[in-house]
Amino acid sequence: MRLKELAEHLGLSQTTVSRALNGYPEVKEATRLRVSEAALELGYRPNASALRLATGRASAVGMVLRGADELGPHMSEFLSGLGGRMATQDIDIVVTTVASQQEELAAYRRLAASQRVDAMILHSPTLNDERAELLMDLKIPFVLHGRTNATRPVAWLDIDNTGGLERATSHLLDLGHRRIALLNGVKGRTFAEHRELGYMAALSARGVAFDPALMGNTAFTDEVAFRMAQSMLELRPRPTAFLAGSMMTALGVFRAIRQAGMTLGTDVSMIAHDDVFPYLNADNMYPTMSTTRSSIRQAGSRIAELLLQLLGGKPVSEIHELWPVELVLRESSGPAPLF
Amino acid sequence: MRLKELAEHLGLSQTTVSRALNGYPEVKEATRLRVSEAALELGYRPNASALRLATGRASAVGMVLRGADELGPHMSEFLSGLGGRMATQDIDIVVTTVASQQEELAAYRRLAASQRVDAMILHSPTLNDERAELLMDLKIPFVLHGRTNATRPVAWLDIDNTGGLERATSHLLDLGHRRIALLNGVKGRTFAEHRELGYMAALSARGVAFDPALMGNTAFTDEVAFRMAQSMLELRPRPTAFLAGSMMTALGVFRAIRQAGMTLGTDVSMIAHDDVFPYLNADNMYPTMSTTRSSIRQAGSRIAELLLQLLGGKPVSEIHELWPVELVLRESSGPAPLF
DNA sequence: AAGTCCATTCAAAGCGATTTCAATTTTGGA
DNA sequence: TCCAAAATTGAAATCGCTTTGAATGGACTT
Repeated sequence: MRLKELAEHLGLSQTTVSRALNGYPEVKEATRLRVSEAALELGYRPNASALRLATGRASAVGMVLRGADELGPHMSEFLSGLGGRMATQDIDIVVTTVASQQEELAAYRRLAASQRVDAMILHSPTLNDERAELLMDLKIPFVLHGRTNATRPVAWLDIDNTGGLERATSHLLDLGHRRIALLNGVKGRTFAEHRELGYMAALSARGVAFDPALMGNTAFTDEVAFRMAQSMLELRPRPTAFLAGSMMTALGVFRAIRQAGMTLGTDVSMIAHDDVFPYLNADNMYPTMSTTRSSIRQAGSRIAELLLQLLGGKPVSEIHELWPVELVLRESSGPAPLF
Repeated sequence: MRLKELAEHLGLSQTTVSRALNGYPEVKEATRLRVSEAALELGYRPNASALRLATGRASAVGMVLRGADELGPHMSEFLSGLGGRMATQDIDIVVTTVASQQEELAAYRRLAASQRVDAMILHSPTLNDERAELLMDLKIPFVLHGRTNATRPVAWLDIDNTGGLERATSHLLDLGHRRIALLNGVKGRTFAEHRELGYMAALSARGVAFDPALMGNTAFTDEVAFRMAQSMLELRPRPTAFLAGSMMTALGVFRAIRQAGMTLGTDVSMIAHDDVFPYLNADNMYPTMSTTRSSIRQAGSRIAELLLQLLGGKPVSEIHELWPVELVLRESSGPAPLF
């Protein structure tokens, strides 16, 4: 069903039908009613490509996902938050997957040059993110999930990683822990650097020396976390607490602790960062897991909102949101062992 | 940079430039070279909307993701497999997220009516999938990840869930287990029904009676798996082995076993289905996990291929692939306890 | 009854590509 | 050297929508 056919069917011009459907004021109410009823009945919907060409808007936002290991389970959570909001505006989400950094930059150029999307979402930035600079050069609007030190203003939403880790670390220090291991994300990523800052700040506030052997920078998989925790537990004196960068990491650490014959929550403590996955609940772990918590799905949903504001003309410099990180104490974090 | 500008810049007509770039044979080789060099240099790429309107192809495939719990971590794996292949053909992946079944059907209608995508990917089908029927009614091509009993032929790729579970169950029976619990997916989903078939077949082949108390049909989250396994372990006689529907499920069962003071691999055995997540490795669990294994990422990649074939005109009735499921034995499955 | 104003409606011009059909230039053979 | 055929290029139509600018018709004023 084309606009033309619908117009003919109604004995009206395409102009009037188009206006009626798009809510223009200069169309008689009776006509509008007649038109929208016919459209509904005949199942008419404007052809997306034609509409996009005519309006110059792509009605789509893009997201580039990097190779699997980076992708992880976070993305589907984020996506479902994002998608819910976008759907209401009939805006598509176009996802592109790439294997390398090289490919990723090329993907942005491609998307920009072909005007396939109106805006993009950038995630997992580094401190000086090349992709952000590129997008600014290409003049394609974007919202950053995270933060970066850019030369120009950037729209972003981030969680307070520094604050979260400072509180978590301080809490462990309060419990008497002095050797606290940090299983952090890959070096260079802003969130990892921010977490490190919070960790360091808490340590130095109590005058506890930083031991580089207690810090790891790896991807958030259970496997590498397992190995890293295992080797850290062989240190003497061994760490009495772990700060795990993600729930996957926490699972790995958990296994290492158990394999070492120790008990989580008494022999060793752990606080993990929880992005809130519906299928992996800190409250239902055994023992229940203390976490620094922030819903990545909510972030997705909110970023959709910010994106719409950005497209609506709100200045980039006014789009900044820093979300607090909750510290939720459960059974996995307890007092440091006495000896 | 528009085609028009590029043409003017070159002193050629749009026609010739378009042809040169699209590899038509009737353009002089020297001209083609000149054109493609200029295009590269000036960074010209056809406007996606215009191209789509002109060709009538959307150059996009759609995927509808249902609310979070169904979504899970599987999707990002699948997507990255899919995306890798699609990118090479400059085909976009448009993802839509919906909260309910109702919304989902509406989403398909919307996508179809607005001709936003050339084809769709359908996943997690039920035995008689309403969505598949709808897509056929709408005459929009699709590849099904899984199987369904449709009235008309459907293009699909599925794994041999029945065979996989039959082998896993038989193996546990060989080890002397007689009370084998099955933590299966939601009732009605084809894969869950197929797994049940395999389980039943193996039991009845050995003359072992089926006990409905040992079967659960739930979503694959660690939480519900934990609860279910916990209550099953309170039965007398208790199950001596578990078949877990996913790695998330396995984690929950694992916790329940440990909480009950038992040891996995000796007191209780488990074989889990592994969709192969890079961040959750059966080989690195402790004890290592026996699995029925099939890479969901590879499935995504292959489905992209099938989709391209479908769009290329290959008949639906020739697009069927049933992948075998590997049984990988590790430490979590051992002989049944003697008493 | 004539002239103004609104309220409606419509014809036609884009949007930026592809593609049909026609025009022009080359090439090759007589 | 000339002409038909082949090779190459171009003008214009088309895809399905939005939007500008013009046209129509009735209500209202005077």
